[in-house]
Amino acid sequence: MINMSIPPVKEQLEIIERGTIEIVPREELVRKLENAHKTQKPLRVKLGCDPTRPDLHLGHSVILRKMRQFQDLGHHTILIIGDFTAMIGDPSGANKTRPALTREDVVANGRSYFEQASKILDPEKTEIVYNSEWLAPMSFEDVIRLASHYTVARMIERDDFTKRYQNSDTISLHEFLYPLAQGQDSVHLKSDIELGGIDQKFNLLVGRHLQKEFGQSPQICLMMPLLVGTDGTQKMSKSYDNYIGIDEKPEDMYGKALSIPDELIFPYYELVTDLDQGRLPEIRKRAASDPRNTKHELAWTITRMYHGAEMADQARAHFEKTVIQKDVPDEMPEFVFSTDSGHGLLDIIRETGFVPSSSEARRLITQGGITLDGEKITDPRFHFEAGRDGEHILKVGKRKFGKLIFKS
RNA sequence: GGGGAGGUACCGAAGCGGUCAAACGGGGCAGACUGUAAAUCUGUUGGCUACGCCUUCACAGGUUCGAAUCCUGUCCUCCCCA
Repeated sequence: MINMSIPPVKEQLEIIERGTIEIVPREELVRKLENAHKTQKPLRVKLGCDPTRPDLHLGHSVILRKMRQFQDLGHHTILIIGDFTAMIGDPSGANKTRPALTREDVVANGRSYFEQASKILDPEKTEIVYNSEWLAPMSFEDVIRLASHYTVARMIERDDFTKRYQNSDTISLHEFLYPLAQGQDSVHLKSDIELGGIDQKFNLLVGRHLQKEFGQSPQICLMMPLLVGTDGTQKMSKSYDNYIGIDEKPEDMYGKALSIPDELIFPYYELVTDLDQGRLPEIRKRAASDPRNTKHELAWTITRMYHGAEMADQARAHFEKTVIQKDVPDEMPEFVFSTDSGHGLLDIIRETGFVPSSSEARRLITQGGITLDGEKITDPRFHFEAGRDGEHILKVGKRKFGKLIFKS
């Protein structure tokens, strides 16, 4: 809003290239940006999203933030909800056949995705489209035509196809249609730039290829690195349980951010925070010389971006208290029990929902993972007698707390 | 269309008539330790009304005192040939 005009190339590139891993081809991007500045005609920037997984985490934020930067530079951004592809299943990686989503699910997920993405994107400047709009009406003939523009040899060049093929894993024929469908999106939208993770490179290139086939100016493929998850080894993903969700509670966000290995401090600053570009070199140095404080600041910054400064302060205080001082947090969920009858500790733990089964609760007790008012309970048969009112602090594992309230 | 191999817990992978709730590795969880929810070490890892009981080894039947292990059928996957 402050600056509606598209700035000169140099200024644009500086922002666009922050954190990018690859731009194919860069010279063409420069040309497009130059032209956009000259004519003040915004470029069409496309990003596809998968509505089967509506929970966004910092990994997604890397690309969404890139999209946001294009918005701030005055370009036109299009978020594609991949509802059509979602209703059939998922193409890459996962070998699980996902249950076909219903129309309602997809629409609901798409909405939820946009809602979360709006924490990063400027919703006013985001055009939302559903790819079923143009993919669903395609006839079998249209699909055959489309498929004729690509070869099997090139298709199995795709990294995960190659690997799965070598591993003798199943590859369903229809999976070959996904890159084509995604490419068709680019053709339909006449995109100038498509954003994606580096794992999307193949698919983005297919879009570029198809646009050429259809006589369009081919899109620039701009790839971001995959954000490594909190485990420090694999890409951030819900299925590896190494993610930090953008909807997560401030305390969890803070704690999880703090658990990343030191080597990730800088990449996180670069890719997921809004820290001023100019300060990055300084951060890189500090991450090495003073990892502890730099990481705390990172955790604070991330929390602040999604919950505001006040909550970030609270999250920090919470962490200091519970993890460093091993104290009890100020706030915790409360569970009320009637004293009309006695209660076995096992049942109580299970009823808090902190563990999935009473076997698990029993295990925790046996292993010393259960604390009541600061004292370890190791007897699985421990129980609260009837008729005694009172409050107790229950600690389950490392960081789950609950206040047990007994009253008649 | 023909021939061969195979489907085991969260994942990978042993087991091939009882001693199997099922070796081993990874992951998860917990304990100790720590600037950290990292690293490391140790323990643990189907469920329950819990020293016993119940349900699991693709699915459905069958043989047997007894099956993940043998037989029959079904579904699915991979490899070779056409």
